[in-house]
Amino acid sequence: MLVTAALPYVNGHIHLGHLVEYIQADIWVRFQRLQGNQVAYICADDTHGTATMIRARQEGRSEQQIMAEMSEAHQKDFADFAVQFSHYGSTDAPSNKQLVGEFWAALRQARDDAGESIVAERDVTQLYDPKAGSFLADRFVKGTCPKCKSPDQYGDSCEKCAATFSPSDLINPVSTLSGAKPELRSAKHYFVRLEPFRDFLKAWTRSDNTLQNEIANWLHGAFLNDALRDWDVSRPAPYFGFEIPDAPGNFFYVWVDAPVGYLSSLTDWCATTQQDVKQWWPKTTDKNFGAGEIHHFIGKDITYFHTLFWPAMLKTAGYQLPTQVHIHGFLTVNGEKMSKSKGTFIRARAYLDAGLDPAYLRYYFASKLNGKVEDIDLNLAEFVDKVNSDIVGKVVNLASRTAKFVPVLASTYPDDGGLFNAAAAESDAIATAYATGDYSAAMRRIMALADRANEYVEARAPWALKKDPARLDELTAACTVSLNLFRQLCIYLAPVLPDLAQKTADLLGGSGNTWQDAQKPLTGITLAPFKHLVARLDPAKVDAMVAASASETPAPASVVATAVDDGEALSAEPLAGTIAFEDFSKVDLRVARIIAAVEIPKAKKILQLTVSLGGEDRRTVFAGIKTAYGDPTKLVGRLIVIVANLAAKPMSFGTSEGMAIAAGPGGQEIFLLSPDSGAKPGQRIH
RNA sequence: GGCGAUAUAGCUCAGCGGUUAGAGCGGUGGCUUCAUAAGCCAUAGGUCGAAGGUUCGAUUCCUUCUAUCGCUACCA
Repeated sequence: MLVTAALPYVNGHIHLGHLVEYIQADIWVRFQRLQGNQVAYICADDTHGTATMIRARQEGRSEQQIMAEMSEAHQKDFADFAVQFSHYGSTDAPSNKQLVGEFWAALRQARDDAGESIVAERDVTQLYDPKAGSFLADRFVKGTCPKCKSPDQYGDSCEKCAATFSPSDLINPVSTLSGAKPELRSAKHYFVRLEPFRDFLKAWTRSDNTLQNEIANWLHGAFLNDALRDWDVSRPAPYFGFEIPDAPGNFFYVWVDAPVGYLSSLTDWCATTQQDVKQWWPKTTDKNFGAGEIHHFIGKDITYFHTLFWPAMLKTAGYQLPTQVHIHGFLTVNGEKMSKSKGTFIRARAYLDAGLDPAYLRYYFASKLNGKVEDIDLNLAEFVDKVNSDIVGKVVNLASRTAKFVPVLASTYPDDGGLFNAAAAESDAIATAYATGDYSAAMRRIMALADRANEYVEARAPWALKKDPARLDELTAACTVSLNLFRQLCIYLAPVLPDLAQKTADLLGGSGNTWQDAQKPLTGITLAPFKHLVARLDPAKVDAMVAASASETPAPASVVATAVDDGEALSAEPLAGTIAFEDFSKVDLRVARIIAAVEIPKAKKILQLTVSLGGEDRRTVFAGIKTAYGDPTKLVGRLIVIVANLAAKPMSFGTSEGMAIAAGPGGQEIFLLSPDSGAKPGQRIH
């Protein structure tokens, strides 16, 4: 059984969002192995594409250096989260180049029912950056919207008026790579015609369990209903990737060689371990075709590649198709998209550096994942509560509260009122939950067992038995039962918490390495000295992690993208007449700190601010900024600039004792002025 | 604008065409003190987003609406 996780892109570090997938797949792999299945867990770095090329240029070093550095960082992050790949390769590997060539040759030879070639050639006109010497994807061009004249819009559509257009329609287009003015150039591209595969894909996407229903429905509604468009698989030079063998100067688009990376990484692993790759991923002509299973774990954003293009490629080249594609949603933090400024864009390394145990995150994700394509939320407060309550308070506590009472387990398993057998009987239900990806159901069942075990300990009160030497047998029995119940839980949790399972095996001297071990209690075992198994989660560490993530200075996104200023704002509001300095000096502008910001229910645009000018000087200011600052609590604490000597103005909500200074036309676009850090409330602006 | 999804107790989520809708956490009140301030018992708290429809009966199925989240905008 072969399992892959999506290939992380070489350009960025692993963050908690990535880990949802790698941990999810790792849990599944570990579960399958506990069940006795042989599993290869394969991953690799996705290396090619324009982004890598540009980064290498900007940093003045080779793509190879970047790839080496990032691969090492990625692998270390994964290893530290107990994500254990059989092999971690690279899409830039020679084996991948060879395989991509093989796939390409197959596509070149393939013919549809009408005898037409699957590969088509067409000229594509694109904007070209003469300074950077590169064709520009739509997102690398910015300019003014031809319809509504909004500045700073991307080359494909306008975020303001929602018009869609071609990058060449932009007014004053600018390359975000170099700032140069792009020109139109035409180049030949190669396309894979997908329409001939449509009937095949319609059937395959509906075949049993291959895809979650919601995904299959969506594909059928969104894509497979109409003729499939041709897929542009080539990019003209310069491009970082593999050159197309029979078309010099043209390179394979990154999404051609990325999925092939699954196969090439597997191939490399088989080479180093002296296995036959066909055992894992056979072709139709191999004897064991269809004998093993192939599972891809991916995020919903790359569904098309794995459910349309990739199956078409595999079919054409004669490889076994994926048994199942497991598609998951995205991670939000505290209910919102991960945000760098809020510190919720958390890198895997930042989590570890804060001193947090990977087991916490593995358990939390497991308790949330349910096999659907829904997004899952990492609520940091809940994270702390859940981990401490479930793992430490319920599960590990069972061992903590009984392991020190007895040196040796009873030689025969005592009567426990059927508890152990009841928990053993849960085995299948829990296994089914794991197998179907519904880890949250598995966790719920396991925690319910932990509750019952704690009730048992409470009822037997071993701490009371301990005081009476005559009741030693009872004490031993009670501890034997509770430690066995604990061990069962650890076996059930082993896919999620491999480290705890190992420590428990050490403590109890048992094997505990297969799922079946949960069916049979341990007896007569001499206990190893008890050590804490999992540390309590300290919320301060979570706070530290968020603070550290927030203070990370984001890398400058692009050289000139945001520096393209036009004259729209100025012409919309022409300059006022010239004033004398005396006139200006009448206006007393002061730095003020917002100490409270309150919504006024009746007001659509007004927020009530209480600002401090330092000392005791507090003022109430009504500011028309609600449309842009919807969450007033976020304003509290920040410094702004106010007109401090403006005559008080009575309003229907109260009297405004100053005016907050802000720029922008209104609506969403209101920008409060802030002094640079170091300014103090009360200071005058000169 | 298009597409997908979600909307059930304060929070995170189960559940299901049919007797009084559940769990964990949190709250409250007890108990316990073995344990990493852990555990046990009890208890409060929901007109299952809104409006229609199907049905003997809907939180559960259908339609519409609203809100939220995510993706996407014609090289997916």
